[in-house]
Parts: sequence; C-alpha cells; structure tokens
Amino acid sequence: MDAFSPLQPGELEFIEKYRSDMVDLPAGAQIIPEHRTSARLFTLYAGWAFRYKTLTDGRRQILNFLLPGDFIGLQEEFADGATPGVEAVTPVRLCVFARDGLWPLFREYPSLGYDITWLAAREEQWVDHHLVTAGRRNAMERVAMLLIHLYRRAERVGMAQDGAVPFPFNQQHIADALGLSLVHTNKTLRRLQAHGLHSLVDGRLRLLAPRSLERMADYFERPLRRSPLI
Amino acid sequence: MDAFSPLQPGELEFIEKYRSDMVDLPAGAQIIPEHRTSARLFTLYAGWAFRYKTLTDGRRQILNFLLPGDFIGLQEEFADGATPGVEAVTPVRLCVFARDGLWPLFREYPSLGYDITWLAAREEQWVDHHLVTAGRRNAMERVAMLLIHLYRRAERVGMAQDGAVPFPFNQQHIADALGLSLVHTNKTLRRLQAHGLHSLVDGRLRLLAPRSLERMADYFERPLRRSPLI
DNA sequence: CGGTAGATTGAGAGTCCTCAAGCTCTGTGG
DNA sequence: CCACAGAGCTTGAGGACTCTCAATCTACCG
Repeated sequence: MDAFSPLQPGELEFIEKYRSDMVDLPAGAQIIPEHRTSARLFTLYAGWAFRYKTLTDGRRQILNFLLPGDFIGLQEEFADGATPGVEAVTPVRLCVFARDGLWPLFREYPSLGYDITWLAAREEQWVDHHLVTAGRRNAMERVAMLLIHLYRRAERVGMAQDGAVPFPFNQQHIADALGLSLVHTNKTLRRLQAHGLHSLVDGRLRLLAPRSLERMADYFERPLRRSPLI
Repeated sequence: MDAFSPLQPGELEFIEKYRSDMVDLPAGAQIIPEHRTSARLFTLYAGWAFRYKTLTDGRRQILNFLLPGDFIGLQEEFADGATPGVEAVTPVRLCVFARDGLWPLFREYPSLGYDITWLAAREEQWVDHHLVTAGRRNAMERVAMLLIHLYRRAERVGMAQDGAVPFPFNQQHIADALGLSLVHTNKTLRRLQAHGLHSLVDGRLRLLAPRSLERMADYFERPLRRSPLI
C-alpha cells in the first residue's frame, strides 16, 4: 500500500520469522493492561485502538490513537514507571512479536531497528501534538483538531471512501483524548455540526468544511509521509 | 556517573568519531528553531533546555524539559509536519552530531541504535506523563506534579545538594508546561508554598513535604532507571 | 417490553482566564 | 549615588469557559 515504505530483501523474511503469532481480539479488549508490562510487542494489522493512562480516582487520559500499521508496546520495554494501557476500540487483528526478539532484530537487521526508531519518533510527535491541543487550545479548537487529525490518519492508510472515514469512537473517547468533560464535548460537537463543519453519521466522519476546521484548529501539519512497517 | 549505563568496548570510540563538535550557547538561545529542521543532532552535556510548540497566535506549550544526558533532535529526523523548537533555559553545552551519521551508527553499532531507541521511548514517556497532567489534573495537581517531576529528574543526574536542586525556570515556563495562565500559575504556586509543601528560593527547589505533594499529584512513578548515554 | 449504552439538554457552580495595577530586584547610565 | 527601565513576581476583580449534577431521549438487544 502507498502509505508504507517497501522493505529491503531479507527484511520481510526476518520479520516473518520474528513474528510469533497472529491474534484477534474483540472491541474493548485490553491489548496491554495498564501498569502491566507485556512480554509481547504488536503491530496493529487491522482495527482501531488507543493508548491511555488513568489516575487512581478514575480520570482517564487517552494519549494517542492507533491505526493499522502502528507498532504497540515499545514504550513498555524502556519504562521507568507506570506503563500506559492499550485498548481496542473495534475488533482488532494483531501481529505478535516476542519482546526478547527486539535486540536480535536490531543486531541482525539494523535497518529494521532504524525503522522502529522511526515509528517511535512518529508516535512521540503525535503525543506532542495532542499535548499542545490539551494544553493550549479551547474546546472548539480541540474538537476541530481531533476530527482533522483522525480523518487524515485514517485517510492515509486507505480508509477514506466517498469523502468519509470510519469513526468508531464514542464521545467519551473524544472527551478523554482532549481533556474535556463528556458533557462539554457533546455540546462542542453539536456546535461544530450546527456550523456545518463536519458530519458524523452511522460511525462515519466527513469533513464538510476542512479549510474552516483547519483555520479554527490552527492546524499546520503537512501531508503524512510514507512510514515503515514492521 | 551512576545515572548512566556503562558503554561496551568500541562504542565510546565510535561516539567520539561520530561527534563532530562541542558547542556552548547562552541562556535563551534557540538550539533548534521551531519549524526548522536542523542538520545536526545533539546531546545535552550541561545545562537545562526544553522542547516546545507555539500556535500562530503565540500560545506556547512546553512539551518536555531537557537535562544533561538527553538526546536532542531525533524527532525532526522523522517529522511529518511542523517540528518543535528547542530552547536553552540556562547556558548550555552540547555535543554535536551530524544528522547523516545516524544511519551509519545504527548499521555499525546496533547497540547504540538500540540505546537511541531507548532514549526516544523514554522521552515519549515523559510527554505521555505531561499529557495526562495537562489533560486531567487541576491546577494544584499540575503544579505539584511538575515540581516533583523536575526535582526527581534533577536529582537523578546528580544535581541535588542538601535536599535542593537548581530550578532555573520562571513562572511563564511553568505555565506553558502545564497549560495554565501565568496568573493562575502564580496563585497556585503561592498556595502550595503557603501549605508548606515546597520552597523555591534563589533558584533552588526544595520539596518540604514530598509525600503530601505525591499524594496531591497522584504521583506514581518508580525510581528512574539508569539510562544509556550517547 | 424492560434494560443498557450512548447522546442530548438545561441549570448552576467553580475553576481558570483576562485585565490591570503595583511590587521587587537588578543592571545601566547620568 | 541615584533615577530609570526592564524582567519577573504578586494581588485583586470580574467574567468566561468548562465542569458537575440531573433528567430525558434514542437505539439496540435479549
């Protein structure tokens, strides 16, 4: 697919060997439970998921969203403290890798190690992005930002059809990603919709006025680059 | 130093070869200007800095803080869009590496590539951490969290003396890191101080009631691990 | 036909923001 | 030696944005 870089000779074979399994999980499943380090790494092959952290009183913050092609569980390898959880939003299919195969991968195929670093850096960029949103944008701007962000990412991996992408999240997900309350998220969403900026019907998102949304959100990302795939 | 892992034979020599220069910059200098990709990578050798992004109307969000040992500029290598800026808080000393030496490093010393991935993952953890703070904690909790976080990190690299660490930031820095206004940051800081939880005198931070601060901030990080150094 | 998850709406309260002014400290120049 | 300017800190007041509480509504399912 156009979204991903081609692999070098030998790399695919190594990945196949490294991959220990293929797993399907239902919507809502904990791919990696919070605070628990998993002995496995994953590549999300199909479906949607998100990384999150919760405070002891239950407040939850979604750190970023995971789409097909995203690598899961790298942070846990190097974690100092509490590790985030990873939860499936839709049914997901995962490629499973043994965690202790990570170092051999770097050693034998440095190019794949480099790719993993790329993926880690890209993921951090998205968290950076969300931190700016949560820290310095108001509710209207936050929601606009998230809608554009998710649309573009879904589009990038070929999910767009007729100007719409799947949108499997409920309003609680949006609220937890943006640092807003559920109620205020709802009101903001309705307000944007009333302005004719987007539509959200039958689990599909359509940006009706992308330029207005971008202006409102102060969105300034360039087109997403082709990324490596492990 | 105890905070960093020992290097393997050969690694140090390679790093020395890879390093192209050593640079000193004054407080306030832009180590990497925002939106500009630098042809160089850095390791912060001495001093304090931070990564940040700004919106077009000037609102600024500090993404994380950089202390000695931190690697700078990796995200830019893989950036899709606008890259964050990096600014010195105090005078800093930097080890400079050519960006195009990164791939040879992975190829010739996979162990160092692995270390860089470690550093990237650790940095993302901190951004995760700050995102939870900005998204789901109130002002009191945010400030408490930041004070503990910076204290622990400074302590980890040997900056603690007599129960105090250097604190070179002004209240605008704190506000921009936490997603608060300057005024509210000030009031919150004073309130914490009035409760006897911390002291901030002559640019030195002291946690007077670390347990209370941790409880207030819902802090649950374990001791920081030894980290690799490039 | 209840039961549940999710969406929606209104009302009141509270946190946090903006505006504005004054204060302290430091460095500079007359 | 003192006036002055600038950066950073502090405080008060009013208002705006966002939150919590509570109730209603819809869609879907067994």
